[in-house]
Amino acid sequence: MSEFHYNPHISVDCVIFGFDDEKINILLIKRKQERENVYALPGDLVQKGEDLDVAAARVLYELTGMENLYLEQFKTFGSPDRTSDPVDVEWIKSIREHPEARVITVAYNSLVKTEDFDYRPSSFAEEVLWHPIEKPQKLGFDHNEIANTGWAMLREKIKREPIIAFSLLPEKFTLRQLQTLYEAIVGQELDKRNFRKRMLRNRFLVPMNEKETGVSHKPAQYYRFDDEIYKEEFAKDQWFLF
Amino acid sequence: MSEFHYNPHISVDCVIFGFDDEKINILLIKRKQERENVYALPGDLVQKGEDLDVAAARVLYELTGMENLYLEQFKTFGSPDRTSDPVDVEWIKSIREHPEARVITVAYNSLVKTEDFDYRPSSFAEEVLWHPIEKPQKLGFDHNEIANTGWAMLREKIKREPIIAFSLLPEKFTLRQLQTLYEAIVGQELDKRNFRKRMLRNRFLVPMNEKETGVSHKPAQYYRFDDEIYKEEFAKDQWFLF
DNA sequence: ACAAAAGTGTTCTGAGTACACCCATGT
DNA sequence: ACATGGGTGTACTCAGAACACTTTTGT
Repeated sequence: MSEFHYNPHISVDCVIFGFDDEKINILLIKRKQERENVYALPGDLVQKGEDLDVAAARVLYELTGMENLYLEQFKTFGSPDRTSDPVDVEWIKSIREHPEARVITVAYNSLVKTEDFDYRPSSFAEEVLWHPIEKPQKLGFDHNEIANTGWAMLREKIKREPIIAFSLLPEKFTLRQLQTLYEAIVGQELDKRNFRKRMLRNRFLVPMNEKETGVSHKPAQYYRFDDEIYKEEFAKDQWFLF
Repeated sequence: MSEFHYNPHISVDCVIFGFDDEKINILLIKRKQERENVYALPGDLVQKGEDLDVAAARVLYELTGMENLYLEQFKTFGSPDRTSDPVDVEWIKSIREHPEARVITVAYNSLVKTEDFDYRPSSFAEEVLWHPIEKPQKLGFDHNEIANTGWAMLREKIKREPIIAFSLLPEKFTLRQLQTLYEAIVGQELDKRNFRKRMLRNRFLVPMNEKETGVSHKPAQYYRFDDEIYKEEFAKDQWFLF
């Protein structure tokens, strides 16, 4: 575990939200530590010469095998004492050569399907798990603050860019699936008729020649998400300066 | 100019927009460099043990004497080659002990009145100036990217939090002044009647018992911004997790 | 009297919200 | 036949957008 290739001052942390067709979960790691179980966000030091975005993708790939997912940087946390809790110091000492170094961390978030992951416990994580966001969970370092901020940012963003939601659904999906997803994100129930009316205004939501089968009720229409039409519609508000 | 107290890997850059009662300008520094004039954003390395927000405030204070202004962190830039342009390398060598170090920079933005600043050229800036944002200007490093991102973020934000705008006006102001400000920010003219209708819905905008004097036309009503009422109205959408 | 900016109201359109019943299928 | 979730329409309210004339002051 040489740290020769690492920059000991800069890390990335990933706040990954996973939708399991019902609710939203957050990806956590459980640390290998004797005293007590400590949970934290997946993260690692950035390697020398490694771009920040690349580092975030690497951390996630190492832990879960997932590639090509859209990670958005949302904030950098650099309080000088953010890694000084005794429990955290013990942990850092066990894995790093420069435990005393001040580390600022660049935080990324993303929203994915839980089913696309396979867990890969690694050198720095005894266990990787999905934790439902409704259930409070104390995290190490300042990771509660980071997670909360990441969740707030993601929800703000999804209001403006609904496309994020569609990546969580299968190729073909019903409006009920879409609505369940939205309800999980906004945290409240929505009116069925109004939801459909609003969604079907979007031209990028196109009905397929196919319906549900094998259900003991009226089968639902399948829809697909049209990437091209979406891009046309949202290519508008772009701004440049200089 | 000892760098003993600096962390050579982390810097802050400030994208400060200034309103001069007519248009929006960006605060730039002109570097002391023989060959050509090079413009850049004000920024500096972070000191050891210094919080990021504090560092940004310090940079700005040293350059302009301005204190207590609201700086918002908006993005961190960490491309490994962001400081490798030859012109920039020459500049870095002239002021730093570790010119080869990779530096990631945490960018902050803010919006202020130009008149509240006094310029203070310092060790690392020959000149400090307000540059109108409509006029393109090439900047050093990746500062064009940073400035553009900062401007886009600020405009997004002001849609959601109009309070930012009011800090740019005097204690008492007319609706025409407010409208001019909004027009400068959104970059287009607005309809007078609609603008007034929308603004006057806001309870935090309260008319004073005072009018303009000495103008050769119908004198305008003065308004003031009520902080308390504003807080009440916007204390609503708060979200917590964990 | 005139110039110059302040101030004011109506109409139209489109989005959000509340709300209740019939339809197609499997068992 | 019945249980289950899919699918549909109307009425109300509120916000945004377009648009032209009168009022108050200084000169």
